[in-house]
Amino acid sequence: MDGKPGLRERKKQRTHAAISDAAITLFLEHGFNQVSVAQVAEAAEVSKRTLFAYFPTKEDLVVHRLADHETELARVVRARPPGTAPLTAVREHFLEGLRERDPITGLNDHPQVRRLHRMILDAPSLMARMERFKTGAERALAQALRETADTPELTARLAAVQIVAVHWALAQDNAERLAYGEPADKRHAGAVADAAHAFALLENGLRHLPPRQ
Amino acid sequence: MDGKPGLRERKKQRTHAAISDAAITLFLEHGFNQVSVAQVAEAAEVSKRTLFAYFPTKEDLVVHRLADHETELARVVRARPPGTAPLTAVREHFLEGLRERDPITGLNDHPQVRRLHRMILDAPSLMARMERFKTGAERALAQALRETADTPELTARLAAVQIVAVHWALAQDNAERLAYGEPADKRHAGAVADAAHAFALLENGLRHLPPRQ
DNA sequence: GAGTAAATGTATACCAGGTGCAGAAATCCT
DNA sequence: AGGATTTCTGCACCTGGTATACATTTACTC
Repeated sequence: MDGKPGLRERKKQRTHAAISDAAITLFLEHGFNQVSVAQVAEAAEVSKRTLFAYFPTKEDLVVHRLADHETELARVVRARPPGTAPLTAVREHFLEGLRERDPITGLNDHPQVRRLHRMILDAPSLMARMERFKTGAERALAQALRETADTPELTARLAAVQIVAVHWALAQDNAERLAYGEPADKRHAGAVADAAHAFALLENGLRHLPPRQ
Repeated sequence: MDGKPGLRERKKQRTHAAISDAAITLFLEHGFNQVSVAQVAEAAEVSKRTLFAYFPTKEDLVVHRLADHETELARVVRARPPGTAPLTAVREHFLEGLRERDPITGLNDHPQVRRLHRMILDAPSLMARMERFKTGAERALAQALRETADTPELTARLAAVQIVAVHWALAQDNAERLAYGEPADKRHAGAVADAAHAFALLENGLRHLPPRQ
């Protein structure tokens, strides 16, 4: 079908990859804030202007790799088998991610991934970018809920923000622990237990939070 | 006790206020992105360097006014009367905020406030700053829950992110509706109903989300 | 009240991220 | 091969933010 992307298209893809690779390499080696976009452009043998034609901001040089995951929860909810509740689908998907050490769960300890996570955790501008990411995930998930669970607008939005917030909190907790040394295999059991607890809380609500005595 | 703040202190406060006022005035008139910090400094009759001594970033010129609210939910939870569940305290506080048209609920339609909200909603960098704000609110609330509800670390964090996310979603929804014209009095009933629904969802959990049929 | 230490403010120059523009170079199409 | 179109580049420029080195003001002490 796409056997002929055309030279122009192929070259664009190669340039895109070259810039991204140069950026990641330099950032991992010297730190995100220590490397300027001019240096990245030079390393990728491209002008600064061209770099910004491919990546709108410096942060995107890092975050574009996660772009697919922005709609991941929405896709999971849409693809759930008949009879399955949205939350069940999300929970199972997350547990599977933990098993497979999917980086999105924070439970991948390959050195590259660990350094990448540490880099993001340490750079405020990258964390800010991740928040925008969360916002996109909320919107996509809300729409999926509306369309596949016959849920009113407000309920869908509220459920979406809760699910995304919890999902992110779990992943971030894992990533933080692994970023500074804890091995994934050692963390796995705890991560599963935490996820089970978190999704139970999400399902059953906060009404059991202890009152002031 | 503090009858003598000292000349230096008073002058600092006046400078702080002068810069903030100049900034808000210019931003509301011409838009956040259309006004440079240099212009703000000039209007406040202060050097650029001094401006940055008072406000670390351009965004802080706007957002510093909300700084107190960052720990508001935490304070509400701490101050709840004995026998009250944390969520109840937060809900009652929010409903009271709606009644009083507290800008933090998004339900204040004074022209100044409305334009301010619209400005924030429209400027991505300001929204990003608000997200950081949310993160701070989450941390503070989690700590309050841990300390006053004898809640384990993880539960406190998860409850906090859910509560803050829902609280923010409600406020933002109100602000968006008012920003472009809907009067607060007209929106009030709907806002109350939405809040009731949202807190019920938070209390009872998402387990009733419809499965795929 | 004069003099001095500490705190604040200023001017200037600078850096980095990001954009606008005019023209060169590569690609595509016939 | 050659013109139309897209992409890349170099350059100048703007803005947010910081470093340095110096001037000014306030507070404190005698």
